[in-house]
Amino acid sequence: MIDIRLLREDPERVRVSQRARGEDVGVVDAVLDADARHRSSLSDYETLRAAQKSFGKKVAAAQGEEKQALLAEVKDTAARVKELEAAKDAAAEERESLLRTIGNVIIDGVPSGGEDDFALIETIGEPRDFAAEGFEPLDHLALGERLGAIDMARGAKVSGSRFYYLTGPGARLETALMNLALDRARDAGFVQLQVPTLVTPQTMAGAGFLDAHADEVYRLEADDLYLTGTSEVALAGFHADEIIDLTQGPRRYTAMSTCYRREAGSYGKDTQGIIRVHQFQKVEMFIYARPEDAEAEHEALLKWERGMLDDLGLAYRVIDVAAGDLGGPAARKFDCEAWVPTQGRYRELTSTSNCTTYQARRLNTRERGESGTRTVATLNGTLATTRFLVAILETHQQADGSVTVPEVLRPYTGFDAITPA
RNA sequence: GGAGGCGUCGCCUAGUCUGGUCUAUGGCGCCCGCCUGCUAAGCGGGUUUGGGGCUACAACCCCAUCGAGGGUUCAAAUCCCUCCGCCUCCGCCA
Repeated sequence: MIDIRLLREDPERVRVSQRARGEDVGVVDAVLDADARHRSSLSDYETLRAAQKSFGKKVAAAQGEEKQALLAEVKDTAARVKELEAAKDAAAEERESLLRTIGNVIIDGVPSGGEDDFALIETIGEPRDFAAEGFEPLDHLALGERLGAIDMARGAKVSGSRFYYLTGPGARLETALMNLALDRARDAGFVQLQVPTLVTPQTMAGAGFLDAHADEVYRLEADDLYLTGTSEVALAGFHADEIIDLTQGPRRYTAMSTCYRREAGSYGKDTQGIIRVHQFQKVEMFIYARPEDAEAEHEALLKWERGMLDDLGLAYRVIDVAAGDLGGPAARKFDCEAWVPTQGRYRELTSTSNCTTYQARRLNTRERGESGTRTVATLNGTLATTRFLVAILETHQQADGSVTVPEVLRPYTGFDAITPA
């Protein structure tokens, strides 16, 4: 949720942001209008309520006949107060629901437009030239099956489409990747958490996953809980309704969790292999920072993500995601997309978002400053996910059908290469 | 699953039975000041959070806030209902 004060003081900035996102601009004036009505009704209510309260003291002090007279006099104020309160609450609710539809105000420099309007920041590494090496690369699924690393058929048997087993070296490789990521996060000062992956509707909504992503989410009807699609949800909820101390610097947390996504509306897309699946593992970084430090922290998150991709020997590019593709909470988002040889294109492996104060405002996470409290900024980023295996397997495959394990992973896998069984 | 107990402004705590100067008590901690060669002790003051008014974003005034939400009442921390959380015991299952 954006700050109503920003909207009052500088509505044009919000309009510019809405326009860049391709969202409704008129809602800005609708909020301003609702806000004015809310404040007016609030004032009416408070005035009468104050009168009622002071009258109540007179009643308390009075006795006998005098008391009865006073009671008769205020009889109807109670009803009137209730009416004004209801009107005030209705106005507040209208203002809130309108305000909630507004996405975070984008940061200067974020490109306008939709999915294809991203700005390319940098391309790193050269896609491997298999033609020059004289062999046709196999896709990650073919490789995975030949190497006894991925078993889609049994995944489908047990759980349906878009489920899979990682087997033997495949499972080992994923664990190695996660452990590498967790070690790096620790070295960078992140505190590791093991987090709930089932959360309440309040937490889910607070983190911003019940708006645009609502049908992407698994819901457990019987318990009114949601399965999280990322540990970002639990990490964002960790300090909900708290006032935290950021005077010693940002708070950095990391968590590995299983992530669940319905992938509704993606029929026919990426049906092969483990690119797009209902369940996967992810190591996520999450930062609580002072608003003025947020952009620097965002750069740092991107740097850590790039460090992983660099050391895994992947060719990738970094993009500045366009406004219309940010989702509600993010004010800016950088994606790292790795080259997938058999697809001949870059696919998203990591994503880091600067949510400024948008997410924290909903979750009510504040810090104590010199003049009272204020909402903190939150940021998140991917350090590793199961999808990395796609790029790793394809990029590091050899003519003989084996896959060379990147050096940084070897201490974790315990083997240097995966060879056909 | 069953029975019971508890939730008060950082922490502890009074108040709840018997609704009304509760404008929520006291202690600890913390902050400011006095005193002091320095520290401690002592003394005085301050110390929930959110919102609104007025404004210099001060001071001040007002509203809400006693786990959350409803209700009763002229009036609710206090009475009633629902929900949430924690604790104890019993049962069941790891």
